[in-house]
Amino acid sequence: MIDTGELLDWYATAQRDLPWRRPGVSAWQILVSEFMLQQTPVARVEPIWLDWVARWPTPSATAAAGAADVLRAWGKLGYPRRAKRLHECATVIATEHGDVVPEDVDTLLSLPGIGTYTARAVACFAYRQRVPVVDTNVRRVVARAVHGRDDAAAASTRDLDDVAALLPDDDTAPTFSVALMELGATVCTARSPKCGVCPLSHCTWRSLGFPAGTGPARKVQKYAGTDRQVRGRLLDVLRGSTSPVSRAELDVAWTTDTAQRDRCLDSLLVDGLVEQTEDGRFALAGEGGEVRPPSAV
DNA sequence: GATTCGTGGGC
DNA sequence: TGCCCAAGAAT
Repeated sequence: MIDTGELLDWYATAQRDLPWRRPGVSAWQILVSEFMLQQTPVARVEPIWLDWVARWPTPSATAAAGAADVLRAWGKLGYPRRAKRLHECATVIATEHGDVVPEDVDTLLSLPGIGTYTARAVACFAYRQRVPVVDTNVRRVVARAVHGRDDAAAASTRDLDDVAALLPDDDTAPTFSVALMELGATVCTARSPKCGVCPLSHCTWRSLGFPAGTGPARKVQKYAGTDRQVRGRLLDVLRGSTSPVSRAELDVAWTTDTAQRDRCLDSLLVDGLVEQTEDGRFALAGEGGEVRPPSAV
């Protein structure tokens, strides 16, 4: 089981000083951090986030930027579709929500790139709402401390009910949630949990003698040789050039399987991450800036 | 529910 | 070294 007092006391002294947790950070900037943190470690997000919010502090500022500049600023954080969706999300908030990040979970869920986790994280961490927030850390901590299992089952809607039952009734609920995530990220980690320094004195998993799990929590995703790697190579070439790139320049980025290379380039076009110019060359989508009001002729 | 989508660090 | 994993979302 999880003792709220133990968890909150621990968090008060052990929390990391992450920039998006500091006072004065806006809801939009918290939302940006959540986009970047989707499947990406804190250490890699931190420098990108700092530059990003200094450059584009509001949804409208982000929306006014060119998509290509957004993709470049995203750099090698990975899953560049997140950058595109963040740009789209900024546009919707700027144009349809008065440049104010919605507070309502259901409204947040309707925005591009925002799913179950991110909608609740924004409602909870930016607007201090008492809603359950469930990420991979929370699922693992609950699996161990509450259910006595080494790893969480596949994500399901039941996780939300699980955590809802644990949430304190008062206004400490958001801190409880961030503390649960922090514990999973720094102590109750997937591979080498530091049970010796864990603040929870009633962990079911420990009381059962740390029963082993049944194997990898998730199916291992190969990377080398996959379409993701090829797409990454192609996009890396385009990020590095402010002018359109010829087909030949892209071809050298992946030579072992030309059919795969062609398929991946096509998928980048379909995803709207890459565009083809009239002369047949290629560039990041939205190159040259945009969202400039049409000039009167 | 199962897959796909980047990238890099730790062990 | 190779495998595992990292504040998920969309399809």
